Amino acid sequence: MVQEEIMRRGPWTEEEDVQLLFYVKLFGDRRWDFLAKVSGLKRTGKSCRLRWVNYLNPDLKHGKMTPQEERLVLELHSKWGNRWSRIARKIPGRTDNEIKNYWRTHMRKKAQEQRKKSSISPSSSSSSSSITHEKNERNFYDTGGLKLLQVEGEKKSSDQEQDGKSMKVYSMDEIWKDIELLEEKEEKMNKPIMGSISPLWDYSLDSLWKDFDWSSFR
DNA sequence: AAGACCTCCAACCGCGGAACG
DNA sequence: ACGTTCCGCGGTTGGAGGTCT
Repeated sequence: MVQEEIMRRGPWTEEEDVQLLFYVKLFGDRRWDFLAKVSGLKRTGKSCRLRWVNYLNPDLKHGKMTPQEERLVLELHSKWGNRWSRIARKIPGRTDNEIKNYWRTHMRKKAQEQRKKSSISPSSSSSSSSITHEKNERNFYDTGGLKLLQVEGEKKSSDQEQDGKSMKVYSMDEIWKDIELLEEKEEKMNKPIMGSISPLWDYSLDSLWKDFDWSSFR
């Protein structure tokens, strides 16, 4: 199409954010191509959706992952593999992108640690561990493939077997309890749920949140 | 102090599937 | 039934900021 050559890319400006928020409020968070057009933003619908889903959506937490969330990510990843959106749905306020990023850096660290360990104690590299060589870093990161096949369809028994083998730390119940407790605590302390967020929110957008009637969505 | 290296995260890309006409 | 459009997902990239040497 003719428009493509003038489409903006790269980081979003404050003005664009405000504009997008306004039009999402107006038309809802669907029909992104339409939204992109009517808003006058020189962005693709895809880009608008991404910005909304990963940053502007008021339901998002923007702070660091809590230890409870980290544990939950580990737990769910051991179940489902790289099904980020699925995992994200179980962790309120977190996006698939965020979890994916977290996992990537987290597992890279682990892979490095493992590599160090294995180079210190070269115990005839017990074949199945896919961690020892540089090339295998991806394999380590990209876990879950096999498990995923097994788990597809929510087979509880095999899940538990797998978890027990690999990294069983906390039961899901414990994790959920932890999260609930934490949230309760936060509420009591009157801490904002959206912990540390960009200064951008402090002014222009802040007033938008207040003025917007989010309940009108859906 | 400054350059190299690392970490984190926002954003993009390509693809597959669902929805629609 | 089929082609087109839209949406959502997973993988990847690039840059900013922090840390190390």
